Amino acid sequence: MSTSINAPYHHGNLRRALLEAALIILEREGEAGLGLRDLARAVGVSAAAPYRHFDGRAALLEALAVTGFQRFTAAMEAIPLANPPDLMAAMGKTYVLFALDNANLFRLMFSPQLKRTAAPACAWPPTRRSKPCAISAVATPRPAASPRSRPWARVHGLAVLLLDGQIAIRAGEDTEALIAEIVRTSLRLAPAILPV
Amino acid sequence: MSTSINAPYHHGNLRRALLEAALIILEREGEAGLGLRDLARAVGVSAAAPYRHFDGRAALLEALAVTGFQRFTAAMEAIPLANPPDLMAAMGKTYVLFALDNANLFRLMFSPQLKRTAAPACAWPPTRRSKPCAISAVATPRPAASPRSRPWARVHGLAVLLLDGQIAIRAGEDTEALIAEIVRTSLRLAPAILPV
DNA sequence: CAGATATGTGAACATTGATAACATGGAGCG
DNA sequence: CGCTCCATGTTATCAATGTTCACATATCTG
Repeated sequence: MSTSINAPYHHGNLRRALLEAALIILEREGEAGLGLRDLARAVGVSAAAPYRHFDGRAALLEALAVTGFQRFTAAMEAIPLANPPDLMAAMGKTYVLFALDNANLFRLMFSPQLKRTAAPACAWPPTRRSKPCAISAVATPRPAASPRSRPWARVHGLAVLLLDGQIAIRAGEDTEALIAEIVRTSLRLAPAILPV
Repeated sequence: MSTSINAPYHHGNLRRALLEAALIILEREGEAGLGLRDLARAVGVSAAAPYRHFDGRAALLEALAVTGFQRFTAAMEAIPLANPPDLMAAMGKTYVLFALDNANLFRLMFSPQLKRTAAPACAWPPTRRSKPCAISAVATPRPAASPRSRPWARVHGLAVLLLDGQIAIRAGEDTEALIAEIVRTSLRLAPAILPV
């Protein structure tokens, strides 16, 4: 367990601690409620300390977004392989659940206020890189024109609709099953998935 | 032209002036770049003046959102009546174009940071109230379950996808025609529109 | 062990949202 | 007309925030 929690440095691995605390605050208070001083206070460190690890608030937010994309990718990679239709459904479900479980982070990941200097770290759209049949790009060319890109666009739209409350989930409902069904319905309307 | 620009009050109709200036700043600088002091300065008034008209920054943002919904509704009402399929397509196109033309305002309208005390003023989903055959609610019950609500959910998702850059529009392209086509394609997949 | 470098601290500064006390000008009434 | 009252706007002020700078301390390298 001596992987990363230990203190290789002076006060501990601050950068990681900051990011973790920031993720919690972000999810609880929203992006506007994430202040650098609060953050420093939460980690038990001086107000100027974060500046040793991030160029400023904007850079901190960008690092958070990168973290988000990493976790997002990890969640995708964790999906067991399957034949394309099932895989697609599973990825869609994972996509939407990730958005719901990390609402503010997800919003941040696609926020226009990001300068995206670390663009390559923000890997989108999702892929299963181990699978040559994986679904590929959507954002780069003009995705609307590419039939095999539409499913992701649709799933993303679905996620945002849920986040925006345009598709409400009644309390006490089986969220996961409901999501799965919505995704399935949504994808059924999509054109067939083309192997790359 | 003496409709509303004139000065019925002391310094002029400040509330309206503030809202108009705020809309411009919001579109140019984004929500984060909209400061009360900048705003006051832009209108040529003291920094404390806006507080006579809005309870604070949050209230100002909420008022902006309400304004957005009003303009949105107005845009919808301006659509000439037609038979349901054509009407639907026209409303979808208007919906998406509104989102693109007022990107930051649109984002604000659906932002989770709004307390929505003025909920009734935030009229969504869009309706053509003069038409009994109009399309009705989506958000209130559980829209995913209601077949006739899905088109709006889909159009909203489309708008957000465009805003988030997941569906890119190449520069110098006929935006309007492209949007119309995307909306048409998207709606064609939707279940038939049911008259209310 | 010594110096260089990375990391954290404390004190500052400008700016912001917000509030309170004061000023002003028009509306309404005698 | 003249007076008061109230909505509106101003100035002064405060606490909090992002940011920077000079300084301190721990870690690493030679």
